Order: sequence, then structure tokens, then C-alpha cells
Amino acid sequence: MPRSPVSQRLAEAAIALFDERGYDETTVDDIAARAGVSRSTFFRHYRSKEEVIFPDHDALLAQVRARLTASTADTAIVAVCDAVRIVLTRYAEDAEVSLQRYRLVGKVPALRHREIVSVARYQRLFREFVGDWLGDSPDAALRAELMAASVVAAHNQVLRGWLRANGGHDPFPALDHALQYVITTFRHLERSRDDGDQDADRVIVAAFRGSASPDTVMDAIRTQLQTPS
Amino acid sequence: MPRSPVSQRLAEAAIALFDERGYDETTVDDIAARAGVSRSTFFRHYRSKEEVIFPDHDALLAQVRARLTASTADTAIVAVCDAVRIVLTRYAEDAEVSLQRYRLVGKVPALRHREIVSVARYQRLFREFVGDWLGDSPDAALRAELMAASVVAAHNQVLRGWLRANGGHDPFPALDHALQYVITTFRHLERSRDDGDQDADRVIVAAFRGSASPDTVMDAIRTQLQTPS
DNA sequence: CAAGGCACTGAAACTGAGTATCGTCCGCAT
DNA sequence: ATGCGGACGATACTCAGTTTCAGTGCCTTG
Repeated sequence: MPRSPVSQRLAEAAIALFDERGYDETTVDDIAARAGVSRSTFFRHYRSKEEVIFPDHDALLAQVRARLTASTADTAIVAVCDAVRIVLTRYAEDAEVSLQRYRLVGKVPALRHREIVSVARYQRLFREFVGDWLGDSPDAALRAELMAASVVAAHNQVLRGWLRANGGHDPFPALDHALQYVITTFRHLERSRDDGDQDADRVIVAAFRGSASPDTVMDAIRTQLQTPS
Repeated sequence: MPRSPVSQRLAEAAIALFDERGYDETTVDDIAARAGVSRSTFFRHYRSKEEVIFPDHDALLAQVRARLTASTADTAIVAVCDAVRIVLTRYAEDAEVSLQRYRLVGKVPALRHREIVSVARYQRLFREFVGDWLGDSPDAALRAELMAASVVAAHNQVLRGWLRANGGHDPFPALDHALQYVITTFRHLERSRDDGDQDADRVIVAAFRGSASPDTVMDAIRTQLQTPS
């Protein structure tokens, strides 16, 4: 359902005033006055002064959740990557509003914080989804956390780039590229590990300066293999 | 320098009251009264009612920043992993306070939001650090974002596990395990710093399942050394 | 000892966000 | 016409956070 005309007027008045005077210097009374309604009415349409900048985040989150549960992708990470496109689509389809909000959020800490919290909700949703998908495989919780964080980070990176370029280009190729990055990065973690004794899951990480001679490296590794910690 | 006795009394009063009545039901007046000082004094010691729960986050962030700039690790991701240990150390060294805060944050959305914002500051610091390190190599910004997000996610995962277990065990083995996960995941994304000879500082990070036979490992490493990417 | 400076505190007034309550008005169906 | 429900305005209230001013103890310096 479309937003009511009053909500619309309030949002426009708020954005205009935030732009002219700044966020902190604008009171809810000012917004209501410009929209031609009372202060009470403002709080009937928006739970807080911040929410007027981030309307329908709840609806978008619900949409993403629905997309996830309906997903037919064959791996968790692909499903989540698929779902995150919805978010970017929403931003891209009203570039005007997104850009205005981006400039505002860049200047006002309170709004930046609000946005960070919103993003965390998506990340949590992804984490829970991937966690359920992976079940109780070893390190499932850890992998879920990492995947969710990576997908969100990729999205944020692409979105910021698009916003900083004033929305001039199509952001989806960049998103696909970034998500491909994530998917390939995590592909080797998707394989189910063989279950067996616990030691089978130990990993060894060896780091050397590239300038070291191959012999030095081989010696060090040989030593390490002979004395597992 | 240690916190002043007044700050200490205020913090204890606040935590006690939050525990008894709940966060929203406790006013700053209540806290100040129990601590035996005036409301003014409260705000002289803490900028907000929330901050009494998260004292020295600024100091910790500065400490992490200092550790990063002083780092001698040979790759960005290792430096960041190194830095994140400081954070977990801080949590672990007063487990009592951490646990009390954890229970509180779990119940009060406002505090949860505050914590999310704090975490985002670390992530941003890491992102900028890795970004600078990677310079203008292709996808540097994207990789920086992903690495920062992953390291933070790994830390959060370990911390949450530790807190949920009431701080019963040493969290650092789990952290090391999680960070190794991240390092191995990103090993193919690492690049060297560009000082003079680009190749001189290249590193190789190899990860193997502990169940692999030494011969298999040696073969793989030999192959890798002969064909540097 | 005295005078002035400084850090800490209390008191009080103020702004503004967010909540709760009440009365009113308008549209709409029976 | 009567009843009803939803949206609005007005008002008062709580509380976080800011600002200002004044008092007090302490420490230095003459």
C-alpha cells in the first residue's frame, strides 16, 4: 500500500528542513508545521524523528526474509547473495532519495548510527539463515557469521561506491563482481568436512616471506609437520 | 589513569539499578542519588546514560589503532588479527563486568544498538588500515571491506560463544582457530606492500588438513613454490 | 597568612524527543 | 438521525542532555 499523503508531506518537509538547517537544528515541531499538521500527527506516522529518513526498512527486511525462505538456491551463500540484490534494487530504484539520504547520513552521526543498526539486522538475518542451513556441521556458527558479514560487506562496498559516484552508473555489475568474490572465497568452506576423529580438522598455517629460499621454507615446514602442536 | 572513585560509584550504582529495575525504568536521577552525587555530576563523568555501560571504548579503540600503526606483521590481515586480540583480551580480563554487560545488552535494545555502533567503529578502523595497506591494487577497497568485516565477525562469534558459556573457558584458542579460518580464507587475496621490489615481500600462506600425509603436504608446497602466482 | 587561581560539585532553568490522555471532527453504515 | 471508528489537535507529562551560575575545598604564589 502506498504511503498516505500526510506521511509523504511529512517526509518531504523533513528532508527539506534537514537540508536547509541541518538535522539537529530542526525540531519535530518545525517539520509538522511545514507539513501543515500537528506534532501529534508526526509521531502517529513515524515512531521517531530518525525514522522519517528510513521509512519502510521493516518492510524491506520482511521482503528479504521472505525471499530467503523461498529460495531454491543450492547453497546457503548463493541464496543470501541472491537476497541481498533485493536490497540494492530498492536503493537503486529511487536513486534520488537514496542520494539525498546518503549525503544526510554522512553529516549526522545519529543517522549514521541508525543506519549501522539497520544493516546489522540484515546481517543477523543472514547469519541465522546460513546457520540453519549449515546445521550442526563443524564450525557452522563461525562460517555462518563470516558469510553473513562478507555478503553484507560486499553489498555495502558496492552501495557506497555507487552513492559516492552520485548514482551515475548501474551498480549491479559491481555487485555481481563483489558477490562472486565472496562466493569463490567461501566455496571451499561449503564442502562438508568428513567427520571422523577431531584431529582430522586441525589445520596448519605456515607463513613465510617470499624472499626466503625454497629450501628454508621446506625445512621449516618439515619441522612443523614432525611436531604437531 | 584509573577511574575516579566517583565514576566508579556511579557505574556500580547504575549497573545495580539496571539489574534491579531495568534500564528504561531507571532514571539518571536514580543513579546519581544512589551514588550520592547530583545529576550534574553524572553527566560530567559520562556523556550519556548509555555510556555508563560502555566506559573506555574510546581508549580501547585508540589502543587498537596504536597497535595497528606499530604493527610489524608482514600482511595486513595478520596485523588486524593481531590487533583484534587486544579487544578480546580486554573483555576477558574483567569477565565479571563483561558478563553483566552481556546480560544487560541482551535485554535492552538501546544498549544493543550502542554496542553495534561501537563494533562498527573497529570495523571501520580495520577497513581503513587494510585499505591503506593494499593501496590501489585492484579491488583493494572491496578486499579491505571484506577482511575487516571477517575479522570483526570472527571476533564477535568467539566473544559471543565465550559470553554464552559464562566465561568459563579461555577464549583465545577459539579466537585463534577462527582467525586462522579468516586468514586461510583470504590468503589468495593478500598482496604485498609495494616497497621497491614487489616480489621480495610476497608471502605464501598454506593451509592443510592435519590429516593429510606429510608427503602430500610437501608435494603441494613444492608445487606452490615453483609456480608463484 | 592572604590572595588568587583551579578543579570539582550542586542547583536550577531550559530545550527537545517521545508518551499518554482527552476531546473533536469527519466519513460511513444501519 | 444515531451510532461508530479512525484520524487529528491540544495539552500535559517524563526524562535525557545542555547550559549557566554559584559555592567550596585545595593548592600555589607572594
